[in-house]
Amino acid sequence: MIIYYFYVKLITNIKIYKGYLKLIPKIKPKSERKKSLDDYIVKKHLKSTTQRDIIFDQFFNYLGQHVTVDELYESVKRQYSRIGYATIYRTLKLFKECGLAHERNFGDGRAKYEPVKFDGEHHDHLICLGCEKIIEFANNEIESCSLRVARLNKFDVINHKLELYGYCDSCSVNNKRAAG
Amino acid sequence: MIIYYFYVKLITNIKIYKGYLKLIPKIKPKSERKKSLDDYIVKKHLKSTTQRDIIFDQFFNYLGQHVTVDELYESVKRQYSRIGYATIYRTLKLFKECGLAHERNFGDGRAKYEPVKFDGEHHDHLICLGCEKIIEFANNEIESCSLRVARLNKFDVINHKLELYGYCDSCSVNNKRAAG
DNA sequence: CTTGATGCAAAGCTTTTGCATCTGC
DNA sequence: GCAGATGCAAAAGCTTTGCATCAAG
Repeated sequence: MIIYYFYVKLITNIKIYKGYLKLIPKIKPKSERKKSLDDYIVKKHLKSTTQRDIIFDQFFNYLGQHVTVDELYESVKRQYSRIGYATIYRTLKLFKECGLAHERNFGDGRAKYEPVKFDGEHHDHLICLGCEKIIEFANNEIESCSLRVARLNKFDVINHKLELYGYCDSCSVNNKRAAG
Repeated sequence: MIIYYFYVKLITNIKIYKGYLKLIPKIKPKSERKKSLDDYIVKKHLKSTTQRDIIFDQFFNYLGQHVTVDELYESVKRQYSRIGYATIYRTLKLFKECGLAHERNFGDGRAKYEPVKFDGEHHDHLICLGCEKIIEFANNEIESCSLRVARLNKFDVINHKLELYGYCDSCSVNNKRAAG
């Protein structure tokens, strides 16, 4: 039992949820992400380059959760000044293809990219209209409602997105102050 | 009681839902929509023009639920050949401002516009990745879950969007045939 | 030495804007 | 006649692409 517990701890986190043990997959370590990319590069007969390594490093190790192309470009430029936008775009496309990154669009016309935390991960977003802060959340109940609605419509759901737009704690306090 | 029933019928539809009477606001009739627009035009010291009338008519009376700017442009052009894209964009912006239309973006880079059915209406979308069909739905449970999540994060939600991407009945049948 | 990757500039797309002209009111 | 509306073309902003050159395997 204890040995099993430690084995499970290796690949997941354990949480008590409504009296049940819930297994939450562990976030991919850096090395595993790099391996995914390298494997994909070999499999598809692509090439490993300095630029790709630097973009990888900046995207997965130094930048935050929701990054614009501009932010990544500026960040990479500090390490490798000859970098071009096209390479950033092409490399992000590569990350998407091998399942390491997701592209998001929150309606301001510029795509945001986020590292995928573990295989098959899904989460949704709270987006602050004041300070543009983005909070991630996951909610099983919403997922199952959605699937039920889909079934009623004979729809085969591949993925979904739920975005809640509003004001975060500090922004709504400021709003009320400004209004009152 | 009967008089009350008829009064309620005037402004809503009545449906039995889990044993309760449920009041569903009536879809705005054409005339009321036109009045909203005209009132807004007067209030804001704007002007009523032929172009606006034709765009209004095409958008609310002849086209479907999810229309691109291109579709609306082509449709209006048949009635008024000198129309320009700028006028379409500016008029749709006007419709949004007076709460008559919503802008949607389902990720293909072109906005889609839909008439608002009644004041404060909200619905979500099932989007078929095969035939691009869009199905609307509303689900109270999802709404309340969302609000609960928001409250947990001390978020003041202004609006939300939920989009389920997948394959509709006929497209998923075709997919399975193609795959098998 | 072959094939893929890169950087640059140009092009693509959707949407917005500046401006001369037109038209409600 | 004045303020707002229109049409056109140009610009803006993000993303993709063509092409000569570079570099990995």
